[in-house]
Amino acid sequence: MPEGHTVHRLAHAFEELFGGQPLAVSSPQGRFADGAALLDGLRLVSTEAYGKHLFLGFSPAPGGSDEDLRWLRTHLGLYGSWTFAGDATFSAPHAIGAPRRRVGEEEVAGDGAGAAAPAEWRVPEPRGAVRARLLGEHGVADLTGPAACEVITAAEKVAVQERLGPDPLRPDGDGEAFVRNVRARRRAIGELLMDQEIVSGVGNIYRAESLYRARIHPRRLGRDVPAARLSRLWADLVEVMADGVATGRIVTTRPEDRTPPGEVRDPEGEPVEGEPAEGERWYVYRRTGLPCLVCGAKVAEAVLQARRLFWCPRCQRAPRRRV
DNA sequence: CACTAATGGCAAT
DNA sequence: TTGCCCTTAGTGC
Repeated sequence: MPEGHTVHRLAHAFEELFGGQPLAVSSPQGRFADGAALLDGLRLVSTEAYGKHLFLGFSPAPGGSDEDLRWLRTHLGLYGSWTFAGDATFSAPHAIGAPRRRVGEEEVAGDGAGAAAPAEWRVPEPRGAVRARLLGEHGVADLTGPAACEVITAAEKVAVQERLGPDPLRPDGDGEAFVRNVRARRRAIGELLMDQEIVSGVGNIYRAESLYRARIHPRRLGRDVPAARLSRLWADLVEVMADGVATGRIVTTRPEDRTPPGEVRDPEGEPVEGEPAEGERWYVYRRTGLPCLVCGAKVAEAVLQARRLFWCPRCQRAPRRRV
């Protein structure tokens, strides 16, 4: 998916584009018709990301308390996506969510060419299976392929959040709780990082890459990883995921491990500015069999909990005890 | 046209 | 551990 950084970007985007506005809410596909009817015409007053869940708060009456808000909870799952369109005042990326155009591209930037003057903009027809459509004065957001899309109460929202582990991207993200959560289990750290009750927002790329950066073998048991190393792992997640929020892309390699800027070439041999060379964005994710960017050993791959797991067998020393 | 993979998560076994 | 759900884009016949 769309890992946590994507969802935090979405929360910011909805705040900027629709915050404070009454929205027309519909379900062109029909599967969210009942929920859409509960929200249609209400004002969007709050946006919040927690792990991979996006919460949009709608006020049923002016001046109502937070307890009265109706919350739209969406979860993009493996391939959900939000697509935006609007007039010239509406400056969102075209789409935020699962990669569609090619592997590794998770956002499609608006090119500005389609931006019309406010008076000229026409609401586009929904494309594909649009579960939910939010329409404001200057733009529209369409949701396709979500794993979850439902209207819940404030109490239900609290219940969802209480089941989630600390989120490295939230100010209330509690690194010490993360360390305690991991060290309380004898499951592999590579499994624990994907468990949203242990830490929320980490997905398959951040799992593999943060373990590489911390030089921890993914099969080492949580309780066997020293607390100090877990604290550093948490701090690194905060850093690398915040970069994902800022840029909209996951880049985990350090500059010193990449081809120097100025020497990067595209496939035609032309110099490329400001982008990591192809294949140097990540240390191990989807680099099976390729040489480690640091030590040259072949990157290994295994399947763990039905997801592909990648690591460097030399930089990430094998644990004494395997799972 | 069939088949697959994709940065998830859940329930049933 | 398997299977199923959400949807799209790419591949290959």
